[in-house]
Amino acid sequence: MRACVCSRNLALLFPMTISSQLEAKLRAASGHADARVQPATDTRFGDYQTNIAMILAKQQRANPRQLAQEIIDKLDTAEMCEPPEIAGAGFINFRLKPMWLAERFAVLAADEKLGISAPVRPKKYVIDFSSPNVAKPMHVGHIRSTILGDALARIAAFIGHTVVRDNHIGDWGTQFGMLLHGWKNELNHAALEADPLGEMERLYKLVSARCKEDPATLDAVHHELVELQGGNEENLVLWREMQRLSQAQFDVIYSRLGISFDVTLGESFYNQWLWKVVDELVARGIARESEGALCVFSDGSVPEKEDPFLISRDGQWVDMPALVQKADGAANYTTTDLATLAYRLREFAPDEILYVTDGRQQHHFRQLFAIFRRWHPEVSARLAHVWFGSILGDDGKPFKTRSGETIKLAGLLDEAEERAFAIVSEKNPALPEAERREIARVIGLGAVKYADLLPNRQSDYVFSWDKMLALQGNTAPYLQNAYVRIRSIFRKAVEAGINSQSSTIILSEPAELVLAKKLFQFGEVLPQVLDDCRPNLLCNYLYELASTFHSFFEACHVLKADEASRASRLTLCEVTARTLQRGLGLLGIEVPERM
RNA sequence: GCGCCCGUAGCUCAGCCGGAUAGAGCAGCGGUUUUCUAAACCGCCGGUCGUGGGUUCGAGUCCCGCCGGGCGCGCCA
Repeated sequence: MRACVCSRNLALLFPMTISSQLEAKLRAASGHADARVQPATDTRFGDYQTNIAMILAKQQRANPRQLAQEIIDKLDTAEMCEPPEIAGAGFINFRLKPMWLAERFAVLAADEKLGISAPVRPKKYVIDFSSPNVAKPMHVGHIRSTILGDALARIAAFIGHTVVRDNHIGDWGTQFGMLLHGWKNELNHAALEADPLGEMERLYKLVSARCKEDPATLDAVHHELVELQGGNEENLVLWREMQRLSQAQFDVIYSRLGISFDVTLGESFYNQWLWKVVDELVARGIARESEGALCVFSDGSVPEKEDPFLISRDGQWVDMPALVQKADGAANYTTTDLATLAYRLREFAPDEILYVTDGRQQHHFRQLFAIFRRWHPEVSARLAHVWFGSILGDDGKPFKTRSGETIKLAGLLDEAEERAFAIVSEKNPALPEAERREIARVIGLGAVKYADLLPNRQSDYVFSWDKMLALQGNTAPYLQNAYVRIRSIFRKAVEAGINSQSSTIILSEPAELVLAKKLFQFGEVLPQVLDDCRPNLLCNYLYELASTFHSFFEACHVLKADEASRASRLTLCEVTARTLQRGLGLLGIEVPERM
């Protein structure tokens, strides 16, 4: 506990990342509030750079290099940097002093948060992610929302925000007419026992196909739905059974993925407020009748091009309303989402709500947010649709099995572990099978998650087993291996009776210096990841860190170095291991001790 | 038709408030191990950033046109 207090005190003395320290000094010297310092694009230029002189020069119509010189003259960076240099059109380059870095590294090493200082104003986030549907197996379509949402939740919490993880289950809707009809007439009890979601999916497909050719089935299906919505006890019992069975299967998957939720509520939970939402929207003139339905139309408050309630047809802007009540009197998902939004604001009072869903729902969320702003103009919470692209097969089309079926998540995870097991067994056949299984689990799941988080989330990406499990390149196993190599050093150190780490850090070798600098950047990257909801930035950082470590590992032998150097390098290794473990942990990825 | 997204090396992709000689992995070629896990490291090869204009001291990035692809567009969620 004493160490903890100590690190807090040190953190108070040195509360900021290197870039923000430089920014503070630059603000003082330039008088410019948004002075930004970035890691150098090329290490030949130095460690950090700023283009503030060029920005100011443009505003003031001044000579940028001259302005840069004036800023440098006022800069007080002698303690941390070599004298700053002006380069190119007016860049100011900073090169950190190794001695200063070495002293400061002790602070980083003592910091449990690895350089992350608490936010000035902690926020409360509600993150809506995963959202599977009752009676349908989770498939690849759920993977990005689940993994991305989980990573964002972990990152926000680590930075020091409060997070509510909210799983909005699809448990209500027209599909239950089909499911009830199928359950009552076609249920295979043995199959249900063996694979509940598989059997329910079979029923759904069977009835769905039959509906298309048989009007009598369609009528029967509709009747079941009306009965359910009207509170028919038999249908409600069956519906609850479907929920129960589905949730049990979801829980298996979430447990495997190491993902938990604070709130799991179905769409049906919000049914109690739907009428109220519709009434209020009508009473306030936000929604009105059109073609038998209740709709929200444009209020003309934004330019036509940006208006989510308008669409251009043949050069004319025409209405593109959002329905909040269908002509048959039923509410739809916009209504449910509005009720859900209101509930979350009442219940959690968040500063931000993030909806992690695929990009095809962009228009829906633009309408949803616009309606909500009109309905509750007093609410200031930020609403964000964190959308993502599709997973494609190697043919460039949506990822499916060869026969055109959607790929189920459970099977996908099985295959990841199997493939990883084959590789582990080949590389390390001497390990006991149980340990190889456990390593394969960590590597296989890590590979799937990492492959999903690595691309820019808005890009579609091509799913490839070979790429994600590859042992070289920007993959989870590559990062895990860097961690494993460090653990191996420490095992060997213990065997040799060496346990001395040191707070006196020596950065004399280039590889030591580069590694230390990279470790300082963790605290700079993480806030940016959350601001833009882009975990791929963290992936890239961790890849660079692992790569930097591997180079260090080749260049600087740890255990054979002299005592002072060895102690220093052990500390570098320890902080690297902790940063890799923490960074991967924030992505929901575990690390093995050996592999 | 309109809107959103995309087009960067042979392949898969980074590059997001414009900034220095456009980066990485894979593939290909050549090296490194009696020493901490070679699942590693080091080096080489490889790009008119779809295309034509414009703005700017400076454009892969911003604006406009065109070509090509994906997705969406009133009672599914």
